[in-house]
Amino acid sequence: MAGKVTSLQVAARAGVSQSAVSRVFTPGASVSQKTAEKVRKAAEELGYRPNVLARAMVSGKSRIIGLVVAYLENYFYPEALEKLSNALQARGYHVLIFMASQNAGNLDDVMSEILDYQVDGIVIASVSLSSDVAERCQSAGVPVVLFNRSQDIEGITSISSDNVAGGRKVAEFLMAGGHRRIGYIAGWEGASTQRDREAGFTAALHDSGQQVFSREVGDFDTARAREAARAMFDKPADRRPDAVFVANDHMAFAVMDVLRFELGIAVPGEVSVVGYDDVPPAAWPAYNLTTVRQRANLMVGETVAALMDHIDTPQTARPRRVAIDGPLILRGSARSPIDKG
Amino acid sequence: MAGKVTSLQVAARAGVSQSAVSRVFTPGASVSQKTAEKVRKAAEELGYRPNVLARAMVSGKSRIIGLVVAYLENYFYPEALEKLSNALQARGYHVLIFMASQNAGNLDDVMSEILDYQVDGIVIASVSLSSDVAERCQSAGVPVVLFNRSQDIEGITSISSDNVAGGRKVAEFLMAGGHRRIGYIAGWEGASTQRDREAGFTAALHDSGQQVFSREVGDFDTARAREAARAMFDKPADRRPDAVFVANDHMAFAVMDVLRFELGIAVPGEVSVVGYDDVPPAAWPAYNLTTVRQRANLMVGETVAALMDHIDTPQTARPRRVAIDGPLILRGSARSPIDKG
DNA sequence: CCGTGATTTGCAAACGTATGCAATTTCTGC
DNA sequence: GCAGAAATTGCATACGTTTGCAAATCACGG
Repeated sequence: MAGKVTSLQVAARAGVSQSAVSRVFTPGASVSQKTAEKVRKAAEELGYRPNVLARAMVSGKSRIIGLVVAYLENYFYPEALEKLSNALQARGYHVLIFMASQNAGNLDDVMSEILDYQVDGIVIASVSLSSDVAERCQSAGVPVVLFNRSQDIEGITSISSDNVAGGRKVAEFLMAGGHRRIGYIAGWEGASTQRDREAGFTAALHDSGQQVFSREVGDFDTARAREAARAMFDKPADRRPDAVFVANDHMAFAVMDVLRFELGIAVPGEVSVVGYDDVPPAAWPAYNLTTVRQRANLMVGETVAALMDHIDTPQTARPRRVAIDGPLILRGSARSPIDKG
Repeated sequence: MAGKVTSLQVAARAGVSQSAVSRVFTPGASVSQKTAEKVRKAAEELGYRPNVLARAMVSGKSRIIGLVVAYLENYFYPEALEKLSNALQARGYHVLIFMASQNAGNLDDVMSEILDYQVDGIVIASVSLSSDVAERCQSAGVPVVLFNRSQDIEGITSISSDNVAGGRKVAEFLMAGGHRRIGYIAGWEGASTQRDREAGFTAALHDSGQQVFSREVGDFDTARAREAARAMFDKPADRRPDAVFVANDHMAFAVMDVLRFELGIAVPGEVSVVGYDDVPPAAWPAYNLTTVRQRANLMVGETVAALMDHIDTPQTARPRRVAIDGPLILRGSARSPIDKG
């Protein structure tokens, strides 16, 4: 009933020592049936629950995972966040959120704040990491997982989709559809997702003797993507692309809107558009966007598995670099090989 | 450099007592310039940062705010979450996320888990609260803010938009547009947002001698909203509504897609659609949805203000019930009064 | 009924910080 | 240079838990 019930009060009421109470609430500790029952009863009556923070202090494990995320405007992230939080919750962990803007200066402060909370692990979504920050976490013994970014830092686990393969698939699909002038609208150039998607895309084009017809940068931002679309498509039909790969869905929606509603260009009639992520709105009929699926479930699963591995058995855990393959989801925003003729 | 640097080590290196170190990192404590400098220098060299958890234990303030959220699929919530986290971060607090599914049984467990973390406050978004859970928080001395839900529980602060007024605005706008058969697609009926929006809407209709032409329930869910749209509109033109108010944007997109792409009904040519929330996709040209704006910035501002009030001055803080008015944003999904004729 | 080993229990020392109190130092005005 | 006030400092305790260790209890076969 009272504001703060401690194990000491429970112990007094149950007529046992405080240690006994602690052991009852510590799985795998040595307690007899009888005392366990007495303690549980007393705890129930007083409304006692162990103080996680006090437990964290002495055990060194806070059961908190820090999550750094740059922006939730790209709807891939809310989805991932929801799944991640649920998966961790099921294992008794919880997510402490830290917002970081793109610029890296901020990230240092944010990482310091995270470590202040004695988190058991850190997930960094959509943000790149300087190697000295990574090192600081290493030395603090806190495992770090890069989510949706890969990076060549010694000993850092990263989980992403196979962006190179995804980019290839898009190029092959568009070429198979008979497109001859294929454009690319890039994301923020500091991002590995952007880099890898483009690399796979252009490599596949080259393999078939083609090259990118035109390229603009949209920085993963709606407004910039619109400008990029105007710059790329506000020209006569024979001097603009007949297909465009946009580095993520979030920009692809903006590009489609510019094509259809500003420039009066039919999608997919005159221009095919392909995105990346397969966020929920991609399936909405108004866009019906052909796109490469990022398998959020699998990515989250790998992330959680990596974290648990490092937390539970730090001595044997090895850093992983996982790239999960995702299928190209054929919808209606791009002419497909069968309607090619 | 080492894994864990404590105030004791800093004290040793700076040649002062541990208390002195503590005071240097406690704003408003009594320390001389000289020792402050010595301590800061030593702390810098050792990479010392105070342990938030240890601090929380003795001070009783964890600087953690628990956030309960049901689902992030409605894009109003990611936006609110981002703003909330940023606002709290600026004040030295951080957000610990807890996912709760709709059913209330789960919520009890979740609330218990939250309290285990000794949070300084709790924000409950989009979930209703049983009064005994509320009472438990009260007795634990943890302030609770209901975000986007209002509820008549003694002493609980709630922040929402003025859903009744918003519902009225929609009705008045549609009637002014010359619509004669106005339908309503409801959200989940357990939600106060749903109840209030519908109440304002039907009240305004009644005031003008009209009533709801037809009503379906979409439960704030995409799939259900689609079914509702089919049930309401798959009929001859004179037996279906000429306008529909959908209880939130997330459902409104689904409804528009069914109308346009399944039933071949022009929006706004044959049917006007109005939503609620003004989430980002509402402004995307493909939907261009006329909708009532929820002013997320103001709502978050009030939420943070209420929390800080209760945390900093619990003795004078009074529970508030705030309803923030939001404008009807006129876009292209509904015929407006001027094109009435 | 006793001895032995296994199980259960309590004691006490941590974990890293904040803070009341008393002792010490520094400052102020004369 | 000195008394007194003000500021600073260190000591020691507390926060609520876990956990190693030793004491106590238990089960059980002889």
